Amino acid sequence: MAKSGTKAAVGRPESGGAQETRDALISGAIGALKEEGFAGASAREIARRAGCNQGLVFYHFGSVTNLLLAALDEVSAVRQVHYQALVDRARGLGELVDAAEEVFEEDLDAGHIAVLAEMIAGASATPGLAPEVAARIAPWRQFASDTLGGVLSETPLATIVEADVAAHAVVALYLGLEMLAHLDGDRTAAMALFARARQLAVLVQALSGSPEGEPGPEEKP
Amino acid sequence: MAKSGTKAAVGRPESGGAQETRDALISGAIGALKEEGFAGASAREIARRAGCNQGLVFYHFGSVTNLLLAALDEVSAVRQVHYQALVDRARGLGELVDAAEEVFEEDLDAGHIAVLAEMIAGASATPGLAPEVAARIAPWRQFASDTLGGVLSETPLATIVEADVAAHAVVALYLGLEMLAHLDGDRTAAMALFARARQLAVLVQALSGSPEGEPGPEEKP
DNA sequence: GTCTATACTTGGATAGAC
DNA sequence: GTCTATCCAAGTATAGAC
Repeated sequence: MAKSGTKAAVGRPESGGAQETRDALISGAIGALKEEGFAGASAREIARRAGCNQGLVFYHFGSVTNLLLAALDEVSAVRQVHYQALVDRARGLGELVDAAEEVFEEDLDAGHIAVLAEMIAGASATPGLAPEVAARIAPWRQFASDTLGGVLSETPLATIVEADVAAHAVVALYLGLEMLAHLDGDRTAAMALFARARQLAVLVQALSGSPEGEPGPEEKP
Repeated sequence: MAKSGTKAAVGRPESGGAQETRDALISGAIGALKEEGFAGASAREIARRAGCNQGLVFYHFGSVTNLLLAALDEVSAVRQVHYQALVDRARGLGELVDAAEEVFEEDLDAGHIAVLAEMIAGASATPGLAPEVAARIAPWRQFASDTLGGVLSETPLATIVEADVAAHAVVALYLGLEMLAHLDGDRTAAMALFARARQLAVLVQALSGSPEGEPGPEEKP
């Protein structure tokens, strides 16, 4: 894009490449947050990755901060759809851990959690950013709470751990695992943890008397 | 300090106020990382908090990055001592959770974990910083692993979860909890989690047949 | 050892040409 | 809608006065 032609390129409607530029900037912002961190996600760095001019950041988004928030929105939307599909397939705690492991690796590769972590860490630096980031994380926490609530109800754990408390822990753990994996460029420790979590999930399911994969009581066939 | 006097103040040895300036800069760096984040922890901001001139950052530490690493060293040293004392007092999993909760609140107030989180997040922005930060976190992971290893050996969990895997999870969780608490300026969710963790710890201890507070088998009286 | 002053660089943001 | 040019603020780092 960008320096493609003097006028609108062939095969492109008169709407212009505005939407494509916006998308490229958002992708650039995600890449910059992932690889350069919040401090390195400048308008110039993002525009360089998007292959366009630095001024377009401000034309399309008004400020760098707004662009970063748009990037967070994009990541949230993509993840929400992806997570829902995976969770819908999972039956029982064990399969849920499997789904979490699968999506965790994808998120790590795509830098999705890195975007989240950098935005949270960077929220301290920019006044007014913290509530904006918090509002965009709220749906994730809700999703985790709903999912865990459904699965925990099949196990004896439901009597001692509320779903929202467990969800908070899961989100925090997810964040922390990403940061550590990102820091030392090595995800084996996180993967070992998922392996053990799966064993524990199976153990809990055995204690609850419900064999893995069997639909729970609240399932409507 | 800083503009105290033209020469060495009374009661101070001929060493001058160099060490005090260094300490003030390190304290300023910790405060800046905690309240302004990595992106906001500039030489000027740190010097302002230390009450001295910006140039002293470079005189004493060579670069802002080096000062931030020194701040991380300071935090690590303080925590290590503090943690060890608390853990030495704790007997069994339940008391260990109590100690963790106690120290977590203190760390939150002092910004100790915030320093860690911001340095990890900021490591992406500065080339070569990541391994330095990782090296400084290694002792903490080792400490967590040793502590958990000692306590887990008294429970049936030891057969399915290795100490270093559990330690990795604990460090990650600790990090994530701090970031979320810092983000929305509210630690109640984290505190609720500690409350539940304590109940789970008691449950596990009951299953292991060792009543809480009783010295384990490996204890030498 | 500390402070002031300053060179240099980078980044946010805007104006105007195309 | 995009690009070039530019202004201004902030940051790193150094030199030299005190």
